[in-house]
Amino acid sequence: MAIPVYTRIVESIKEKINSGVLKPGDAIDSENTLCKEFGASRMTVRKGLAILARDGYIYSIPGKGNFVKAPDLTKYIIYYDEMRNSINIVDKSQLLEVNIIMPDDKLVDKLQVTKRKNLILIKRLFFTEGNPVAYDIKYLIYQRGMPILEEELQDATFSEMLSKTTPVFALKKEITIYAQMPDEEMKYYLNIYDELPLLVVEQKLFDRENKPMGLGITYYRGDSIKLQGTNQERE
Amino acid sequence: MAIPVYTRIVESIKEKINSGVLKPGDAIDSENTLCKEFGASRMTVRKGLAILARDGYIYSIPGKGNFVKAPDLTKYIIYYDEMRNSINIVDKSQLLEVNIIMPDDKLVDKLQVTKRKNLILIKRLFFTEGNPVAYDIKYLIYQRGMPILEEELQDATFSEMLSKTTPVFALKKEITIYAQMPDEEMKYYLNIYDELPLLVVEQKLFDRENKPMGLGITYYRGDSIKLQGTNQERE
DNA sequence: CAGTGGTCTAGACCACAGC
DNA sequence: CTGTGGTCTAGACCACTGC
Repeated sequence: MAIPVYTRIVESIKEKINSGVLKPGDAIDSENTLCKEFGASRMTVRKGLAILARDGYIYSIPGKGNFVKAPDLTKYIIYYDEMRNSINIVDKSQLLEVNIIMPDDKLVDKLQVTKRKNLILIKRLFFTEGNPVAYDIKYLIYQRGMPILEEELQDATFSEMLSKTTPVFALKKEITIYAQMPDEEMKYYLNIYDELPLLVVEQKLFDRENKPMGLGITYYRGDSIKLQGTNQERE
Repeated sequence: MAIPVYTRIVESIKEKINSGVLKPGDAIDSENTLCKEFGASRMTVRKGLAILARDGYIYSIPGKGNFVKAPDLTKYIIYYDEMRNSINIVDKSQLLEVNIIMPDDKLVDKLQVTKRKNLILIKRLFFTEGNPVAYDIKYLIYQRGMPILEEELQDATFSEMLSKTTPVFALKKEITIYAQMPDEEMKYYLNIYDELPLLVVEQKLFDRENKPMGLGITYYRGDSIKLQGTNQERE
């Protein structure tokens, strides 16, 4: 039983799809037919089909059958962390400012809070081998138990700051990526003397009720970051 | 049977994880215990656990048990297509050049081909409401059946160009995102007169044997693109 | 109506953990 | 050795589809 029956079923159907014998929209053999083909029980056949469905190869219509799915050619998975990207690792982090502020109009809009709600502002500078590579700003909506100690904040990623107070599973996260020219403050902090753009990555985190918990904006020197992704899961 | 038993099992365990009763590393009740708790058969319990595993909530160690998994806080899913992004949709595309070329050193390296292999070069300009928003270059390793008709190339996305000759499921894709200043050619094509950076998106596609099939580089005006992603699947 | 997929059961044997 | 998860069976009933 080195190779389970359902794996053989999965491989057999995957091969038909990858080689083009079965095209998107085509029907798969019915479950009963597959039972006979592979000499397996229906539950075993269904386990194989469940795996194919999970991997995006097929979908089923009750009462009709299982069909080959057109893959989503636009889907990519990227693993992003402020401190690590494919050409750079942050090895030092400097806390520039920690403060309690009132949100301006832009923040009121982005974080869906009232103007009177207090926010924690955290400004940091990231370094690699002694050179500044990114300027990082976080706005956190204050909650009890939130870390406000400098030692805790200095080297934490956005998720780490918030996972202290919220069960991590409850988080919904959004990321936005764009390019921008640095203003004078950025140029100063990031040692930019000539024409060099910034790659900006915004992260927004939400709680279980889908209310924003915080906003993080990281401004990278254009020559210090490349984000990478693939259509495949890691591992 | 409006709500299947396995769904109740899934919701029950999810709730324990999201509320913090169960933390990463904690053991779940054993399958036999869950059978008794929910008055269900083992196959039904296992179906629930399979769903939790698929969604990244738990993992299992044979002979030991099922355990709560620490979620991957760095994982994001982005849906990218040269023609569409969250602030812009390309409504017109102009073919600048289609040619057969020999790869230079950079392309030999990126596409892992020999210097003597012919490549198809496609240069296009993307427009939104009459204004140029992106400059797009594709390098395809020639294969029989590949589209070389202008009508076919003008409005096709990278995946569409290649899916004509390769079963789409076989594709592995990589994406790389970075910021860059425009050179004179880019400034000319994209109507850039002042300091405006480019957001560059490179796509590389691979065949079933993991050999590169093509490289696409899209240079967007910095004010015409934002890429967005979340930690959640679409739909 | 017959055929399809969706749910579910009550068993079984196996390999592996840990005592 | 007992308990765990991993695989598998041979049935069952249901809701839905299409003729």
